[in-house]
Amino acid sequence: MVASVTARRAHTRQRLLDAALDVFAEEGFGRATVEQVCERAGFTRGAFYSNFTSLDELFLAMWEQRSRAMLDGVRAALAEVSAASAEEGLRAAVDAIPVDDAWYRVTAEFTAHALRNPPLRRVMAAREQAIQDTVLPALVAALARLGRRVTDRTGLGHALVAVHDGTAVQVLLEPHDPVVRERRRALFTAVLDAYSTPDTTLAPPARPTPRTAMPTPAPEEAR
Amino acid sequence: MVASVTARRAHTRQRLLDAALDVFAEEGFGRATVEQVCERAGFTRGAFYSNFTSLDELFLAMWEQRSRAMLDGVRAALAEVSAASAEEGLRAAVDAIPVDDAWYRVTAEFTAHALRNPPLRRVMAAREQAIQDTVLPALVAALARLGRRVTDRTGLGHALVAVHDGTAVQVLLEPHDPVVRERRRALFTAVLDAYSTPDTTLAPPARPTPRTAMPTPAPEEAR
DNA sequence: CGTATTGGATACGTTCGTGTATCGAGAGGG
DNA sequence: CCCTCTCGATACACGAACGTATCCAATACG
Repeated sequence: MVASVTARRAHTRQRLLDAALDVFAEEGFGRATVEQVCERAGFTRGAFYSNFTSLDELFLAMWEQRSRAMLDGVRAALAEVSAASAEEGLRAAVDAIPVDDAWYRVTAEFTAHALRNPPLRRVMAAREQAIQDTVLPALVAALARLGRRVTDRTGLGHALVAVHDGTAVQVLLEPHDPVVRERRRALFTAVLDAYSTPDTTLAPPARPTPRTAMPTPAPEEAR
Repeated sequence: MVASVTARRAHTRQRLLDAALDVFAEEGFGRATVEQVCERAGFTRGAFYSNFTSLDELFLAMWEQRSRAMLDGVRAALAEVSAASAEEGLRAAVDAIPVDDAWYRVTAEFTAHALRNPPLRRVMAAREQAIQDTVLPALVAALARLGRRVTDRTGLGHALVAVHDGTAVQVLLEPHDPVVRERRRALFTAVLDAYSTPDTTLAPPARPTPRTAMPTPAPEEAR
């Protein structure tokens, strides 16, 4: 038995899902076509209509799968942030959040699309919630290990999402400029500072005082 | 003379530009069609092809026009921020940045599109620069009137753009939830705090110390 | 070993948007 | 008052993408 028939089906389904990300990223949400996805996956439209009923359905399935995978990755990375050095730790935490070109495009356009489709808004809201529920605890724990206690959890959660989204564009628009990436990091740490306080009770010696954010335009390592 | 022939032309051109914003916002960047724009503007495709050569050209013209207008508005609003009260002043400054549904969708999709079109990246970069050049000075001046001196101008500029973009989505996804709007304001003031220091030399009595950002989850007026 | 079923390919007709080519009306100029 | 030119409308031909209906092959099953 080379491949169970149902197993084969699962494979083609997954290949279609993978192709979808590429095509949607390249062509844009509105211009992507069924044929392009099929061609990229190495199938014909017959295979597509046998597995999905519409492009929207395929897109949504792909988006949720990738979204889940990404959140899992971030959570796992945060779990490994250790208190070796607070600076280092924070940097690692920030870098744990991936800035992916294709994924950003897809998400941005999907968000815009969700704004006009009430049912899709629920999906977006659910993801917001998933972030709050899964990565925020990991982040709070990581910060605790670095000797900081967060004051406003939900505030911090939404702030970080906003900062990530906002700075991701800037990084992607200027992918080769390290200054932009450093600014992103600086903003992240500034926000983390603003929404947390040094925990004096059982803290490692790191970060004795609430720092005054960045010195001035500093391409070099902040602080 | 009812209308000079060239004046009439200018009018139809503008009507097409106006229609473009609505249609692109409603249908999405990739799905918007020439016919839809023309119908919305009350013309036929003949009028369109007489004024523009492609949808992309129309879109770009519209985007630059609206972009300019929006920046002018923000700059003007910031110029009117007075030191009556620092709190009030900051609130007014933040509220001066409009969160517009249609405009956000258009910009988000355009940004995603620009990421795959190098020539369009220049346009985005030019806008970034325009923001830095026109609204940042106004903001710095407004903050000075509130007794604060900014430490890292370009850092602040990019941080604010990122925060605006990131929080705008959240507000638009939950348009009727005042908590979300308040969180946006809180993040803005936190960032303004982080990137500026109280100017002790000639300051109005406002904001004696660098405030410690928000108290805790606070739906009510922060501070 | 033969038959039923399932997964994917092929073929087809239709709809929709595009761009160009042509036409008509009304304003500007002498 | 007539001629001309500009602007926008109308007509047309083409291509692209869609969704369905049908077909072929290979697997599951008795």
